[in-house]
Amino acid sequence: MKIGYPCINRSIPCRGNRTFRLKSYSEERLIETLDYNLSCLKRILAFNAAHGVLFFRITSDLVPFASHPICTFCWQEHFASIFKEIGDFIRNHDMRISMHPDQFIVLNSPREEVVTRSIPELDYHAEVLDLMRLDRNAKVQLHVGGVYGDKEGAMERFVQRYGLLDEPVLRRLVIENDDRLYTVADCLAVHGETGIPVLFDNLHHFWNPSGESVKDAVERCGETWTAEDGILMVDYSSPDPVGRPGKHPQSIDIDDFSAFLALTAPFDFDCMLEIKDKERSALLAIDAARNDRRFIGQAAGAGGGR
DNA sequence: CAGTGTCAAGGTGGA
DNA sequence: TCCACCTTGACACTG
Repeated sequence: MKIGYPCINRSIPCRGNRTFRLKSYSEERLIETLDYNLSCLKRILAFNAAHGVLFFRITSDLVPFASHPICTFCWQEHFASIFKEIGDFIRNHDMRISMHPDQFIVLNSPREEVVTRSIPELDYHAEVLDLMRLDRNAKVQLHVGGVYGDKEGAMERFVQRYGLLDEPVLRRLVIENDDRLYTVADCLAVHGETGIPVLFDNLHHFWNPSGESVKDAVERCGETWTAEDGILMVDYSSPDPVGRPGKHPQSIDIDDFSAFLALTAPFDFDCMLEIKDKERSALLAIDAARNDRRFIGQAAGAGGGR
């Protein structure tokens, strides 16, 4: 098991997701920003290596406007060696990487223009991971999409559009159960039609259940991942004791996390903590998991204490 | 320089 | 049909 956190490290005085307004777009601005974001990503990964954090989600904002028509600059070529260097670092430390396009990326929308915008954005995500030369266990996670008053039809549309995606995206795309519309059971059905792996989100499963116990859900989602895909990825979040249901908590509830590990103990998976204080909770969780799980990846590793 | 309105992009559900 | 909400920060304009 590898444990990680998404996108931002609050212990480091930089952000890998700096952006700017479309109105102020210029090639110079893009180069400057991407240069900054990549150097920050390097710092975050170095922090992770030093602290035994072996799972990380790279922000979708790494390359501002990457899939927007305004962006004609070949950043792929310009920054190729830096991407490769980062990829080498990731592989040398046996890290796992994910990315998560945001809510605007919808494959099953009935609006054609939404789909034609979404596909280049998926291409961009796959491209980042390809430029790093990561193998296909580095994933791009997506929700199934909207329902539009006809879930069955909407799922069929997802299946159909999935079949039209280019190979670099197909190698990496996985679907995740969401908190309102598509349950684990729905995602497994889509898997049945497409073979796409299903990423399990525990909190979404809590708010939008389909009958499986957590243990069964983890097992069944885990079975959708092939050896090449790597082991199951899980998004874990504790219920927020203060905020509204579904909101991400400020910090991890270690008792809840330990209970989750106990429930799912027979299965190995990599665990992304969707919690506001990011790396801080990840470090706490890694400590807890070392006690609870003998096979945790970090135990062998890259030296938190050395 | 502080305060604040707004930001490429979608979908849902309530009024 | 319109608007708040999701979730969040931070860009960049205003005074």
